[in-house]
Amino acid sequence: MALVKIREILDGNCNDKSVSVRGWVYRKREGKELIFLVIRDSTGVIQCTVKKASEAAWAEAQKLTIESSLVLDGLVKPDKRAPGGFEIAAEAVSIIGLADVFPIAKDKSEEFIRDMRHLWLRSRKMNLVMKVRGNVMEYTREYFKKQGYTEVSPPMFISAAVEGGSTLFGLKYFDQDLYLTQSSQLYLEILIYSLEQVFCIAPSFRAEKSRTIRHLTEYWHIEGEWPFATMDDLMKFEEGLMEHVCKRVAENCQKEFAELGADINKLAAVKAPFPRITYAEAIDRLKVKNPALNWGDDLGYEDEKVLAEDFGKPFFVYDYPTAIKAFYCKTYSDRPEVALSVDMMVPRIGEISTGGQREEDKEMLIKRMQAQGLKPEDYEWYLDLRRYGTVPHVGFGMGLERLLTWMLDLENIMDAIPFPRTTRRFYP
RNA sequence: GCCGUCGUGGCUCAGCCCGGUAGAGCGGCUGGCUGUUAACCAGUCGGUCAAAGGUCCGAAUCCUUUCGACGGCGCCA
Repeated sequence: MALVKIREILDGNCNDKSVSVRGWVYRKREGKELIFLVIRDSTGVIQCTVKKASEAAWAEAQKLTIESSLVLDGLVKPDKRAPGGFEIAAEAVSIIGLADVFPIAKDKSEEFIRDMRHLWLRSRKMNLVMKVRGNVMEYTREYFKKQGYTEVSPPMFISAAVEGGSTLFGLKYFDQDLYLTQSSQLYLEILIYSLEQVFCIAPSFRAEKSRTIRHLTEYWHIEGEWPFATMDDLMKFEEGLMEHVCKRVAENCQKEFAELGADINKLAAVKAPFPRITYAEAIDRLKVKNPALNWGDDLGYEDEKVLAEDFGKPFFVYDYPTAIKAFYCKTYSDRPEVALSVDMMVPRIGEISTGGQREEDKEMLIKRMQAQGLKPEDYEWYLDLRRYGTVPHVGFGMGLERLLTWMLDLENIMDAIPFPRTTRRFYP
């Protein structure tokens, strides 16, 4: 009796064989002479039949409730009547853990399944989304590593703000006040002086009271940083990363996309180079519909959406006004009002990544800090990077959950992470 | 922070506009039946209508406040 994963049966590799599956009861339909059990494991679901004639198995199957765990032995046959096309005729059923009445049933609201997240993660939908998520993380690492980047581990506890400071979560660290990081960028900047090309996939925390389908207070941030590079290198890297991840997902996640009803062709169509427009061009385009918009205004979500619908695929907007960008953004020497920064946008979600060239000149950096009301003395270690062998360098950060929300066309970013944290939700 | 929508058995909802003894489906339980596809049929259990206050002879329904959830803006990835 071979122990198999349900996927092996569904792939047609177990026909006319006696197998053993371990899993949980997904559905149960009970009759006088026949019980249908649909069993799930991490790899899929399979229908099993229990006949009254096999008395021991019948007695056990009668006791089973939805989500009870069990081991089931039986003979695999292809069967057109079974969902999935294969079926196990059960010979033995052994209950491992008999479940109480499962609270999640056919009728459920978003609110309810979010309160029941610890149980809802067993659903087909969450199972499939989490598999795609795992693959996207893997393919991201694959691309960085192929390009010679070293994965590094930045800290989550930090002692000073990375950008403004208003959106940082503060916390008590013994007797001191610390913060949770909102980006690992500054720490990656430290590491490039040792490792040159570095990246991380790490949590970032934002205390923004945003109430939208694309915001989390804790999200996973794909960040890269490297020296001796230009804006063109940066955009080429980012579009290369997107193309690689989309291609690999399109190759290996077909079953997941099909069952989720997501359009995998959208990913196959992601090819570098991506369209690039400057911020000034974006303003010109948007002015047609929104005459109130002027150079210097930040692009709102609605504006990004209008642009994104025009392109219908990922694209870049670059050369933003310095005034709306962070202190570390490098500016053009002949146009200090313009920063060497770039955002990647996708339809429906808007920004999924932000990056740019960092200011490598110490005096320029101090001026930018002062202009934004930041105290240079709070950033001594950051200024040291410009004192000891400064180099031109670039970097970017991409929101993993925003990427997934776009890829899978999820209704809400909360479904792109197993345990979403938002302004109002942090349970379980 | 501002704005909007919602809150009725375990779950999903109707009832609210126009006040007059709280309804259905699912789930549970009991029984029946069926190669079923989140089956079907019959019966049954189950609700201080989010909370507090007000108006009224009478409030799930009208008014006020609070709480919670969701979404939009701003901000961001």
